[in-house]
Formats: sequence, structure tokens, C-alpha cells
Amino acid sequence: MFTIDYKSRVPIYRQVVERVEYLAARGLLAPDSQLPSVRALAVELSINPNTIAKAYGELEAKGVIYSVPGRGSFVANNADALRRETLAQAAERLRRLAEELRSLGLDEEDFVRLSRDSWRQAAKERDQKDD
Amino acid sequence: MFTIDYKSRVPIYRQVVERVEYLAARGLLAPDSQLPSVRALAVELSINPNTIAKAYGELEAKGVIYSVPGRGSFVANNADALRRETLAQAAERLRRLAEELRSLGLDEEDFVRLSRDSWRQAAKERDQKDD
Amino acid sequence: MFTIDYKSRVPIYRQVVERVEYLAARGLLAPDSQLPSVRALAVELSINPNTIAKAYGELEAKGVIYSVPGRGSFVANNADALRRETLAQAAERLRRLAEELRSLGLDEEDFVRLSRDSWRQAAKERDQKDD
Amino acid sequence: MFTIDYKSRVPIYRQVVERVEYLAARGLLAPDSQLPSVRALAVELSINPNTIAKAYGELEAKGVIYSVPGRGSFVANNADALRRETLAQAAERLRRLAEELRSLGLDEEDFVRLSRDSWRQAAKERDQKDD
DNA sequence: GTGGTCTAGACCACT
DNA sequence: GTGGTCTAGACCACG
Repeated sequence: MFTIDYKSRVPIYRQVVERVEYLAARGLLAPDSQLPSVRALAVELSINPNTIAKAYGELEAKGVIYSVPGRGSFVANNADALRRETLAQAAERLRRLAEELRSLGLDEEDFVRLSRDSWRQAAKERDQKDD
Repeated sequence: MFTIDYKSRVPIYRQVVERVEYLAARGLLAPDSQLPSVRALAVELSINPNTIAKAYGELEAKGVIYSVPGRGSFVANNADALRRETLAQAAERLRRLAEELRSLGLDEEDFVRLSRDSWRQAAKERDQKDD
Repeated sequence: MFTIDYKSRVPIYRQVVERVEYLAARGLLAPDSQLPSVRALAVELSINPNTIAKAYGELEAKGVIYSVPGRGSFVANNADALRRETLAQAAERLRRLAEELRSLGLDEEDFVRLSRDSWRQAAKERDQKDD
Repeated sequence: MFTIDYKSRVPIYRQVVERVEYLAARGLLAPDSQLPSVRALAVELSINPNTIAKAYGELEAKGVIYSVPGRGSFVANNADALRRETLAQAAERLRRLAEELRSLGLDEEDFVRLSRDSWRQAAKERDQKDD
């Protein structure tokens, strides 16, 4: 469920945050279901509990989860809001890409073609992985 | 020519690197034309010369510029290579976006439509800015 | 009679304490009437009996209830004192709010107007809930 | 500028957060002005730098300040947004108070009178302090 | 010098 | 057992 790249320059706690957001936005973590405890996840990932606590704290601040001292940490029921936000962020990233490529001389059709190709390429890579 | 966002968390030296790459890839800095000296640019941007030196060093290592001791730094003849690299990076980012959106339940046509919308949105924002 | 918000960060035992105080101050729990037994309330709220015992202990220490070993826990004859204490606390909270808003530039009439609006808003919300 | 109550049950880092919010919302900290460095403030308050870092991190997440590694932490220009939010929170607290007092048998005029009295009481306390 | 991340280990209140 | 707070001390990249 949780995979961490310890060599990445992306901080471990950020990887945890993004992983939980990813799972929650896609409904793979049911609302109000319990997350692994800070200590349990720390052991599972072989990292310090403080690092997990930091990740959970950020997730709580974002409203993705809620934590109750003495009871545990649970998934908030914000999946829809999270999904919308994820989509909005993706659109923003697409706009930035569009702007960059425009300045390289591409036009709308070039961009759309590149998008379609990229989608198919991603699908192909995924299929290979499934083998 | 050089604009720095001092509030950004992107390191200043990285901003300089990306800015030079951006200008070179688009031919806005002609091959073999001279760049501002480390000290001149440092003064212009109100930045520590070490920071500029670090940026130029990275650009030289990448082959984007070349330095002639005692004379200065010049744009290398790599516009095409840079352009190709930028395009490859954009395609990679598009593939990642495609993968993320696929897992949110979008299909190829949704993605292409979103891409086209984003292009037009970016164009519209650009027009407003020009006013 | 007892409603607990299991998602709240307010400790469950505190919620029980405040609920009993609330009911007693308003006469909804008659003096000398019997409270549910620790075990019964624990079952009703699906909570660890220790938690209820802790709440009752705090209530007894405060003089809100009294316990007769072997017979149970009863509401003390303190409704008036409780009511006065609640009012005093509310006044204190109002003074703090007044101080904060004053430093934001509001004057007495702004504050009184805001108070009146808040009262009406609360009444409106209450009506909607009743539907 | 920063006063901390080390005996309070309110966590130290929260006290720092609220203090900065307070100062920023009232314009006592000019936008883009630099805050004490994490280490400097830690020394000044005789607490661990990690605690200050936690406070600054929360303030950054809230958009009250922005931090640039290597340069320092600065006040964001969100004073207006912060002021609005503070006012909204105050209104919410007033509504809760109104609801509580209503259930104690007070009516709108009682509440407004109590508000006015509290304002004046707060003003009087403030005057005495100024002596 | 700056902030950011991480580890290790402690204590607290709560269930 | 749970999460929350705090200390101490380390290392990193950046300016």
C-alpha cells in the first residue's frame, strides 16, 4: 500500500502525503476507515515515527484525514473535493505546459497531437508493466 | 531579459539556469553571443556573485554556454539540442499527467479535450496580459 | 440525552462532563435524579467504562454530581451555582472577543451589531435544524 | 514582540502561530518584512529551534508567511484575507455563545446587553492596564 | 548565515 | 495501545 523511494530528493514525508492523497482521491481508502498508526507505519517503512507524524499532520491540515489522540487516524470524507482539486491542479499544469510549448513554436494542433500521443504512450507503458 | 522571483522556493541559481536555457532554446540568445559577466549580472539582479557563478557553472557543464577565461561567457551552438530536450521533457510531463488522470477515471478523449481547453485557456490569459 | 462526537478532538470524557453540566445547569436533569450507571452509559455510547468513570469522577470533584457507593450517581443540588458559573464564563469569553475585535478596529456599536446579528443567525440555524 | 506562557497547556508552537497571525492581521508586521530567523527566535524564547520551525511551517501552510531556504522567513501580504478570516471566526464564536445562552433562558436583548457590558468592561480593564 | 528534513528518545493525555 | 509535543543533535542545499 505504501511504497517509498528512500533515494528520492522528494522528502519521505511528502511521499507519504501524496500517497495517501492519491489513495483517498480515488476511493481506495474508504471514508472513516482507519489508517495505519503512526508507529506501525513507521516500523513498516523503517523510518522514524516523527516523519510519519509530520506527514499525518499535513494531511490533517489539508482535511484529507482526521486524527483523534488515543484513537487513531482516519480518512475524512472529502474524496470528491480532493478529486476536484486534483483535476484543477492537472489543468493548471497543462496550461503551463501549453504556454511553454507555444513559446517553442508549437500550435494548438501540435499540442493536442502531442497530448494524444503521450496518453497512448503512457497506456502502452502501463500494459507492459502489467505483463 | 532576466527576471527572478525572490519569493519562489526555486533556488535563484536554478531560476537563472532555466532562464538562460529558455532564451537559448528559443533563439532569443544568439549562438556565440556574450552573456553578462558574473559580476554585472549579480549587480543587476542584486544577488550574490557566487550564485551567478554557480548558475553559469551548471550551464557550462550542461553545454548550454562556454566560458573563455579572461573574456567572458558565451552562448553555445546548441539551440536545436536544447529544443529537443525541452520537448522530450514536456512529453514526459504529459505522460505523467495522462497516467494520473487515467487513474481518476478519465479516458483518452477526456484528456485530449482537457488539453485543448487548457491550450485555449492559456492563450486567453496571455491575451489579457498583453492588454 | 447523551450525544458524543467521536471525530472531535475534544476528549470523550470531557464531552460527557460538559454534557452533564449543560443538562444540569438548565434543569433538564433534576436535582437528586439518578444518572445512568457507569457500565450502562458505557454500553449506550459504545465507550470504554474507564472513560465514563473518569468523567463521573471529574463531575463529582466539581460538585456537579454525588455518588453513593453501591447505589449509583446522582445530580447534585447545584443548578443555580452552575448557571451562574456558565454565565460568568460566557461573559469572560465575550470580553476576550471584545478585546480582539477592538484591536481589529471595531468600535462598541460594531460589536453590538455583530452580537445581534450573530444571535439572529444562530436562531435561524436552529429553526432550519428543527425542520 | 513575542511572549510565551511556558506553563500554558496551549502548545508553544501554537502560541507562536497565533502571535504572528495576530500581529500580521493588525498590520503590525509589514508585508515582506523579515521575521526573526528560526534559530534566533529559538534562542530569544529559550526553546528548541524545531519548535519554531514547526510554528513557521504551519504559518506558511496557512499562507500567513513565506519562507525561502537560505534567505529567511517573511510576512505574506495577506493581511486583508487574514483580517476577514479573523472576523468570520469571531462571528462563529459569537453564534456559539448565543446558542448556549439561549438555552440558559436569555433572550436577544439580554444577550445584546451582556455584549455591551462586556465591551465596556474590557475597555475599562484596558485603561487600568495603561496606567 | 538561512530554512528543511530526519533520527532518537522522552513525556503527556487519552482509550 | 493511540496521537501530540518537545528536546537534542545531525546533515543538506542555498546565499
